[in-house]
Amino acid sequence: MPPKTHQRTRSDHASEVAEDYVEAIADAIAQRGVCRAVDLVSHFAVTHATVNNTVARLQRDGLVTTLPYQPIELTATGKRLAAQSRKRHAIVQSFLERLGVSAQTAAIDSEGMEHHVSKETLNAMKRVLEQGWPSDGEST
Amino acid sequence: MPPKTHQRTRSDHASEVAEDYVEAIADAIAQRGVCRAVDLVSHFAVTHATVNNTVARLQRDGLVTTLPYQPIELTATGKRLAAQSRKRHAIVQSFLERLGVSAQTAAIDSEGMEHHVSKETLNAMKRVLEQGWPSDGEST
DNA sequence: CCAGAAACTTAGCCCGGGCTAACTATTGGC
DNA sequence: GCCAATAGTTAGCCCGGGCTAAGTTTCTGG
Ligand SMILES: [Mn+2]
Ligand SMILES: [Mn+2]
Ligand SMILES: [Mn+2]
Ligand SMILES: [Mn+2]
Repeated sequence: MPPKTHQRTRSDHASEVAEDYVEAIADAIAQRGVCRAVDLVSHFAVTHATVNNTVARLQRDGLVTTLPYQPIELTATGKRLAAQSRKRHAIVQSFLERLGVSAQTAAIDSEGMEHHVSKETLNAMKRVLEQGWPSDGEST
Repeated sequence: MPPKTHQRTRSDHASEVAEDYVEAIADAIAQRGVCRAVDLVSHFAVTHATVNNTVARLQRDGLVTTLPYQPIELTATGKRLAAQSRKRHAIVQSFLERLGVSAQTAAIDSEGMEHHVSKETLNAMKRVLEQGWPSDGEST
């Protein structure tokens, strides 16, 4: 029972940074029209050098395109991943708020949790948001 | 709003392996009386070399004690962390099941999610397990 | 009792994702 | 139009957490 479990967690982590980056890049483009490295530096609270390395990996993996001193753009694949990640993130975050957790905490916790939420769990959360809590003997 | 958020996720990850290891070590001791490296190898689906490295880090950090070819033992600190981690894990896993997620999926997803669940969120989950869903009345 | 199996160790490698420091390019305010 | 501030790049470092391969120790059952 345990082995597969931990393998899944490790593989979730392998795609985590990519998911958060494309999401942030898409948001920056939506809000400011363009995404510059400096936007990611402040969003993730890492250094310029780190952003550079990471963006290079994303480019290697076909998620973004960028040229020296130019804004960062998303490939079609990158856009798809961004849209998907944003949706999942929003559901997890809203779900936590629905649970009664403060918006602040929901924002923080969902940032990590989102990457470990399977389709099945995501659907369960979506169901709650759309149809309320699972029936479980109401009272009061 | 974003910066702190991602810093928290990164710090969660920094303690994740330690938490999972002490939990697994405590379980092995509870079940087999003793924890050998080979137990961790199969539990985490990693190689013996990896377990060795990791256990050395845990020892460096004061969570376990071990001598060559001897079983792995938990320090007082390690035992405390194990107990705490096991409790948190159980709550997250049970919560997912309560949500209607299959036991299989709950086991997998909770393994990653647990490390990102704050006190506040954990309390919200515990409340559901003990007192049912937040009253929100409306439905159907 | 002892040989082979199982468990463990060690060395050396890899990649991701952080960092600092030093440099270069772009840009915009004067 | 220039120059300082801002943005971006590059080199070189670190650690965590994986791996393989090769050797060593311990245990066990025949
Ligand atoms: Mn996200
Ligand atoms: Mn995230
Ligand atoms: Mn875990
Ligand atoms: Mn995680």
